[in-house]
Amino acid sequence: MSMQDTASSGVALWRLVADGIERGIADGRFAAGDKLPGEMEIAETYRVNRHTVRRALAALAERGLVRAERGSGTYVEAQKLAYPLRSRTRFSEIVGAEGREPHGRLIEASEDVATRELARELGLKTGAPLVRIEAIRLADRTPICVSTTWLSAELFPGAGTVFSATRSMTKMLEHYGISDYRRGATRITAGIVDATDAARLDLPLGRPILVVDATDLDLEGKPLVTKHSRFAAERVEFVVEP
Amino acid sequence: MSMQDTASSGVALWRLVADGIERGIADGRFAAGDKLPGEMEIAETYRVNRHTVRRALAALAERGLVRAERGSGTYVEAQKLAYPLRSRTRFSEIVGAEGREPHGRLIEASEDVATRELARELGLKTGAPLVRIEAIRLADRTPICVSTTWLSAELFPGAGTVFSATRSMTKMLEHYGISDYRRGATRITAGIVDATDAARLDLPLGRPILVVDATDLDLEGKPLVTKHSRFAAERVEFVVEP
DNA sequence: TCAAGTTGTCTATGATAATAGACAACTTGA
DNA sequence: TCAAGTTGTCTATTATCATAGACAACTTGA
Repeated sequence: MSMQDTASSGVALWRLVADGIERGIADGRFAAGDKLPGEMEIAETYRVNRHTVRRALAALAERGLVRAERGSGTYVEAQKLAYPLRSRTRFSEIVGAEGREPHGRLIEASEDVATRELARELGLKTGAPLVRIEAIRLADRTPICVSTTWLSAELFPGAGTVFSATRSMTKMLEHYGISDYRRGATRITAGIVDATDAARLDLPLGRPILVVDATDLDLEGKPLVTKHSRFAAERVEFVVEP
Repeated sequence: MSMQDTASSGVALWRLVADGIERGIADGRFAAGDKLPGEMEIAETYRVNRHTVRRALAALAERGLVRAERGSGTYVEAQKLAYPLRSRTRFSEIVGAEGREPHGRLIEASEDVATRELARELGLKTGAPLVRIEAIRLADRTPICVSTTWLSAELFPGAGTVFSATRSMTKMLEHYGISDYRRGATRITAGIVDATDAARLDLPLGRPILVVDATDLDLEGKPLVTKHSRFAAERVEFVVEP
């Protein structure tokens, strides 16, 4: 196969191969730790020169999805983060439980006013002052999700600054005297990543994302924060437990 | 901008430009008949050489999405097919009503056995022999949808051959003495086109599709065929009428 | 009629993509 | 130990991608 044979699609052959392998990793045909087929074998299945396969594997290795071992083979590095959806879910605990290092980082914090929908979720009046926090969460160095969090600016003054310092939603709430909270209504849908989130999640454009809208409640059931999160679908797996 | 500047994404610059323009057409920023910006202007907005823009426009023109007029400009050709969802819908009639030429083509016909779900839809027993027809439908030369159709192999022996000859689901059913039928349960969802359908629909990978599951019934309400159709979302617009 | 703006076509150059072959360096299992 | 199989690294060739400049052919509106 040559570049002409792709009907001049404008997509490089090595990219097609890389996407194919990545899809295989994403949908589980190649699991974490698995050995990929040899470069020659991949070249044959895609009807491509071995060097083209090497280009594809190099691109995947650069992103940390695979790791090549000379003389042995190329192995899958990536593994999906199992994300249980319990009443009490803490990102740091979930990530830590898998032996990975959780990180949080503030992207942006700003003042906002409640739309009717946000007000209803938070039990506030439409137009009430809110703090909007745009944050990203990572496991080791892999971005897992970006989320937009809204909370009352009157109940949590300067929340953006506090979150920026603590890098944790849980610790930020502790700062305001909230020792514990639990998950309220949660809606899960899917979609395609937009350009902004793609850059933040280090995802190619067009990849599927899991969209989660959730509101966290205090122990009395009063809404604390409402979140709109976008997870890289290929890096996380929601687990619903009874 | 040069190829290196795209961070070696493996996607040609002209393809990015073409996809951008096509998206503009798909989401209505450029309507049918509209004049696109001049090649120089497009080149500036994408920060690309004019020749690269010409390559993109040539690719779009080849697919019939735009038409270049020397000395005047480049105009949008494509228009979305309005697809009314009535009880009695015939692809050929819908396309013909818009002054376009309907076509049907058999991709593949094979024997299959009914899964529990298919059997329920068709009112058959699980494991009953089925004919599976993979077909594509076009308006003029533009692919609109691909659909997988299942029907009883006992009630419609050799259905694949008949469909291949008539190129029409309606005429195929007429061959078995069924003069009329109507649409039964219809479920519409959305998704991302897979590689196989993308090639068949002449769609770039990652584009959204409308997924329609429907069962056609005879006049007594007995199931005849059940279909799983994938429409190119950017070329068709379902219209629900009261 | 004419100037401005449009698309069409040509030549040219450098960088990248894809192929091909050969061999080195290394791992694994017999 | 050794053979087979793996990844790593060279050189080399051809086609495509992207840029650049110039000019022709054509349309439009003043």
